[in-house]
Amino acid sequence: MTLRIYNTLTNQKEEFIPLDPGKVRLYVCGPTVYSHSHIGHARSAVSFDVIYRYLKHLGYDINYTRNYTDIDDKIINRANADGEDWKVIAERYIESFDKDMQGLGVELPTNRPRATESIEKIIELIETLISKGYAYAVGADVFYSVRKFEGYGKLSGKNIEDLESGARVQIDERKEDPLDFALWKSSKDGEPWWKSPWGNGRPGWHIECSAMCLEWLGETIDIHGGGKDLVFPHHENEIAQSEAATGKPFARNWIHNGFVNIEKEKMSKSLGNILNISEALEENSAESIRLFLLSSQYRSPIDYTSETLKENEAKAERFYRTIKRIEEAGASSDNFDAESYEKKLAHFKAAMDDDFNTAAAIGKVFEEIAEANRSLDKAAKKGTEIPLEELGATARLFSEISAILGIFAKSPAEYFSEVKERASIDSAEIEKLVKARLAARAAKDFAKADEIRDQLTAKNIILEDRDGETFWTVKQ
RNA sequence: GGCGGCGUACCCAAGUGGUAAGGGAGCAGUCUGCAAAACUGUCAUUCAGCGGUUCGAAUCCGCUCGUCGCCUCCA
Repeated sequence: MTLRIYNTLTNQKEEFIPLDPGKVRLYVCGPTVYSHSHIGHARSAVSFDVIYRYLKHLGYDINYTRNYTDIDDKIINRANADGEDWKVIAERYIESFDKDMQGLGVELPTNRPRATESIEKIIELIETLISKGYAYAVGADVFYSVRKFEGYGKLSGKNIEDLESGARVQIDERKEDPLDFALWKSSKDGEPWWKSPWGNGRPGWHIECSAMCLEWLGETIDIHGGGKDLVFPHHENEIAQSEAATGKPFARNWIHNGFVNIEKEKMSKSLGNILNISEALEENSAESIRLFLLSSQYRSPIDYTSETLKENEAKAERFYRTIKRIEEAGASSDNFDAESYEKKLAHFKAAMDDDFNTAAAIGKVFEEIAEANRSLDKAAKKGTEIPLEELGATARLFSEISAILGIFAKSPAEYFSEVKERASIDSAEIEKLVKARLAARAAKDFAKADEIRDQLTAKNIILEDRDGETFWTVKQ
């Protein structure tokens, strides 16, 4: 089995071969920290989190670097609007992002550099570009000369003439060509600045990623990723900057994740439908959000609706119910049939090897769920022995998969108690009613028992009687 | 205007040349005091439409229709 990845650079799936055998250098564009992160950031983060985890599972020694862009026009605008220091803004939203990531169960990347920590590298890079003739200074501003770079457009499939004619950019008189973009911006009064050979200023939007890649991962990296919208111009410009400076290929594979729509509409400020991660986490479990994000292939657009999230909560519940059953039957991942486990794992990996097809991989999980329930039903019905080692293989498989997908990692008890917490249920009160109903049932007073159940149903509580006990949970 | 993606059942969604995974919803059954859960059966002779290539196509090619994105800040 070999891993195949869809490469935006070639528009096809390719066998993944890292530059150095056994080692992977992965860079993903992180957030510009000027506001709270939204569900779109969550998709990017979760997609690459799974890619990172899966590459680790495959045994790669992986360096995953994800930056924070903590200096940018948007941050400055926000600071001006709110009358706060730009550093305070950046710091606040870095913290906010980190908290969101923790809430979503996203693992920490190997490195999390900040743009402002790489100013020296940025300046050095710009100097190289100027000396090689790819950039020019106009006063204290420096621009990149797009036409000098031969491969410009190779990532986004655009050609310079089309861009020129369709250009909606306002003409900046200082540019030699309208397509040229800023590497270094001179600072106006009250704006943050760093000393540079061209005067006081700050880096342009694209240069910081080129610099941080170079600084943390080297001249050529294996995978560069980000949201689809970054293909042009951000990543196109990164290629132009990096390859012009080093003369070497910048990234061998480009991975871009698709967008998240909200109720069939694009998230945008004008529509006012931006859904922050923290809001999504208030309404849904992290489990169902991750499951939702991973239930489609990472490149397809997905639609966030309350209904879809509910469906995914139901999926998660089905998973935990089954795991609970498996555990209660006495099976465990410590005692498993190795051959069966390998076979099951191979099915899962075949899906993941095909461009991280988490949707298909999750499909495999639910096939296993049905299989496990079937065998438990069968044993119960016929009074035959429970196939503990076979179920152990399933349990083992699930624990391996949860380490990769970052879902299904809780104990069933934890999961169900979180469901109750989120629904703000007074467990003590429910328990009391459940006990009263059990007593009524024992006394064969079914009218009373049903009356209590109706009461509980009104509170959104579902009861399941088995073996003289009653399991209860909240209706999703 | 230029470039690119997508269109699979009631909904979500895999499948990119060998005869339609999975989940949810619905309906019927088994189980149950009744339920719930679980299981079983049912649920696309067909993959937007029309042509073409092929022994064979949801998968490849062409056209049409629909839809979305990028070209400007954006995950």
